[in-house]
Amino acid sequence: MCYDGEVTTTAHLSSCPSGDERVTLVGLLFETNARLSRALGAALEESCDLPLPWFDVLLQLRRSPDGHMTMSQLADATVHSTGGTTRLIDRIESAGLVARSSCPTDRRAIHVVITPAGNTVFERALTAHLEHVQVHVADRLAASERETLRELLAKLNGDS
Amino acid sequence: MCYDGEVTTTAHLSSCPSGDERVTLVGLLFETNARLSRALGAALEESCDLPLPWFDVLLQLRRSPDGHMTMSQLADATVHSTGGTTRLIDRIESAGLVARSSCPTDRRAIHVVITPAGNTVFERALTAHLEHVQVHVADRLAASERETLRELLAKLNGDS
DNA sequence: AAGCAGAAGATGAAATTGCAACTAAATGTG
DNA sequence: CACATTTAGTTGCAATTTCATCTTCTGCTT
Repeated sequence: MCYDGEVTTTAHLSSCPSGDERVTLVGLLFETNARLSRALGAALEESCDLPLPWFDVLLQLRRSPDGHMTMSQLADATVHSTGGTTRLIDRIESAGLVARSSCPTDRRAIHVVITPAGNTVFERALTAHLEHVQVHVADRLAASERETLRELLAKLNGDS
Repeated sequence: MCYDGEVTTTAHLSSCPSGDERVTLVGLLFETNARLSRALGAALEESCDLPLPWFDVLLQLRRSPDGHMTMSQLADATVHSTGGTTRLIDRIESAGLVARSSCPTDRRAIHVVITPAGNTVFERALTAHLEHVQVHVADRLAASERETLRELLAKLNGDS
């Protein structure tokens, strides 16, 4: 087919399954995500000493209208397993940035809330993160492009 | 500001830093990537018993014009640390899908190549992966949308 | 009201990954 | 040519995450 070593150009990729347009798109998405999360994570860690997954948890909680989320909601929102979320919240709680409180209507559930210390850290981190995002994203993509990207990603993200 | 618990609607997010359009875009990218790589990884693992990171390595090697890549090139292409790449290639090599061979022009470098067994596995995996990608990506995004997404991600991915 | 399927969260064990430190080899500089 | 610097790759160690399993609790069904 097109797998032989004697082919030395890259032109064949367009007609070869491994160069399939859809496969390369997925690869590009993965690569872009990996590079961006590395850059933003390292920047946030250096500027605020806050791991990106911690920031993500604080962000989700801040965005929650009630100011609290259950472990399951957090696991879904951050795309972690429930076991992973337990450990992650353990660490953030040990650092004093969030607290677990019992849910009044369901004794199985835990309400995770931000502490005052968590709010302080989050606000500083958000300011820093915004600058990093400006450099790595907004300086590369115009507002209309960002809007388009948002729409496309939202379509990809729809459940089923 | 806008951080008080008494706000119960989500309308304030648009005027609040945590709801900043750029921050939510990055969050959406991370979330989409996480969900997609989970879905595709689980599907590939189930159908071909091949971890997604292994598939990525085989794909990179197959795309390489020379049929081989050094550890460093592989580390960069797959966005892993060099240490992580050493371990990853160790595992794939133990499974017999790739092999290390010495580089004739640089005695420090290692050429990683696909074995015949690796090619067999890769071809089956690629067929399966293509089907999964069709379901999770191509059925959700038209060809022109995929092209747009590709361009936007490429801009985001540019180095600096 | 008794029982049961399913959900919420925690935990033990294992796998993966990154960081820092290290060896070996190539390159550049005096 | 000798020496310093940089690059390629590996390894010890630690941190993070997942999977499977377990306990507790809820809500439904009969």
